[in-house]
Amino acid sequence: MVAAASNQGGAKSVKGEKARAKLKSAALVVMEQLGYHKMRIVDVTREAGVASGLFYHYFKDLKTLTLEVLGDFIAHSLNIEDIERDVPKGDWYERILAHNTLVVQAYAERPGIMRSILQLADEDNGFSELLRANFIKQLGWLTSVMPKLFPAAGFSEQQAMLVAYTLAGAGETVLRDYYVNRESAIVSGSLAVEEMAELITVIYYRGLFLENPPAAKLRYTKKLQHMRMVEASQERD
Amino acid sequence: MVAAASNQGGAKSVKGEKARAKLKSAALVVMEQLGYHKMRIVDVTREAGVASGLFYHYFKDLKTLTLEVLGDFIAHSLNIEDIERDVPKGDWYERILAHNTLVVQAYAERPGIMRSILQLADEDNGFSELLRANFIKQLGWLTSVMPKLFPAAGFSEQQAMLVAYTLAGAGETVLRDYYVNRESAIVSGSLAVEEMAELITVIYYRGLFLENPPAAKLRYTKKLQHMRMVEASQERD
DNA sequence: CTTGAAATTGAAATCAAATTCAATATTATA
DNA sequence: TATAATATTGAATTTGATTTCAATTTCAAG
Repeated sequence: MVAAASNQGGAKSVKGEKARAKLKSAALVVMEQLGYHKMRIVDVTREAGVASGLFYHYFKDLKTLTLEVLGDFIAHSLNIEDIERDVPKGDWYERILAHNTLVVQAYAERPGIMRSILQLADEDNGFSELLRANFIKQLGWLTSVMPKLFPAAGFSEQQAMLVAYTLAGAGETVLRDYYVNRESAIVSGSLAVEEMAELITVIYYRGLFLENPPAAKLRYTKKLQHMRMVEASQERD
Repeated sequence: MVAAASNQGGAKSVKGEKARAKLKSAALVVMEQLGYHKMRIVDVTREAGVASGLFYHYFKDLKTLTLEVLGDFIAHSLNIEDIERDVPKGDWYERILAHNTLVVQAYAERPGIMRSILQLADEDNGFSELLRANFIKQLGWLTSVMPKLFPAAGFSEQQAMLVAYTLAGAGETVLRDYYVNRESAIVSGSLAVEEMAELITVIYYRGLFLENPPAAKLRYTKKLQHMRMVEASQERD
């Protein structure tokens, strides 16, 4: 869904291609450190070890470069299709987990890039639409089966989408505050990627199916199985 | 938690106070339209109908002004305490709903301001911390009762916080994409504030208690009661 | 080795926005 | 009404970055 650019921009020789690529990976480094908003053209050229004027030989402006760099990143790091094929058909838990693992991994490994993605999405409409289209595509498997999965509910495609969107949003906030902002109230010792992914998946699964995932699947979050209203002492009405 | 500013900055007379206030409300108007990042000093002074130089009589820079304006907004529009007192003690559903209604209302009425809040939080650490502190405070009622609510789980305060954080994050994404980005895949006809709040609350409640909210409470989302694994035809393991 | 296309340099020009400030206007008070 | 404090103006300046470009270097092909 994102252009992987092989002979884009101004490069007209092997040397040129290399320089262009060097600028792109320099931008990735700078963005990880500073984020998209604080990044300047000189930061990129300095990191790449070239003169500032060279930038314009290969890119129109910072936004163009960023769009390409982050597009590549998303295509490589958030490509759900690589993972989908390994998931047994009908195993909802594993499927949701696979999706979440991918995202958690990206946040854990490149918090600055994930932050930059959010920054760019806020500022550029095309990129924002691309991201959401990606998100919606990932939700597609769920929204298309939901009407069949819960026939008694009588969901329209639209309604299913809204519910799936809400469920899938859980996680986003905690990921941002855990990995990007390192909020001390939640960053305890440290959580492995698998633990975080499992946590988010369990919450998602409970919201979707009103049931815990199969106990055998859980490695870190067995405690959550005890979260039930029955055990709470609330007065029913 | 946010300064409500009565005699801040340069104002030294009633006239001055008025001019200062005029700049602040002009900033709110501009931010609703353009967002924080695109806002310029001249935009604010033009909207306020004053010369650009006057800005510096009252504020150090745009960020200072914005911090104050958005701080006020949060204090007025997202002040959970006003609502908390009306909620019967022990009625979890109503309590969660009250929290969510507040946020949904803010997004529905001032999408541009909510967007600006996210922008400023990304850029200013102090503001980001303030927001998160607010969020955590709102989660406090839940995290403090969770260990007692689910004694079998044996949650530490820290673990409870992580779970609550994840649950509470559901909603954020859908709200942003519904009200700020108006994503066509989810913006159908139009959803009333109460409907959106109820949807988010139901998902939250299900994730937390593994049970639907009392049916009598639900006005728009009865369909969701039929989302259950039992009705799905999955092979168990 | 020569040649021309492409790459590279970095200083100078440009640009958009922030910031200053001397001049002027307003207002409350004596 | 005079005065002093405060508010207000907007043109001039400063700032911090982007953008251009003439000169130079590199390198592959002949």
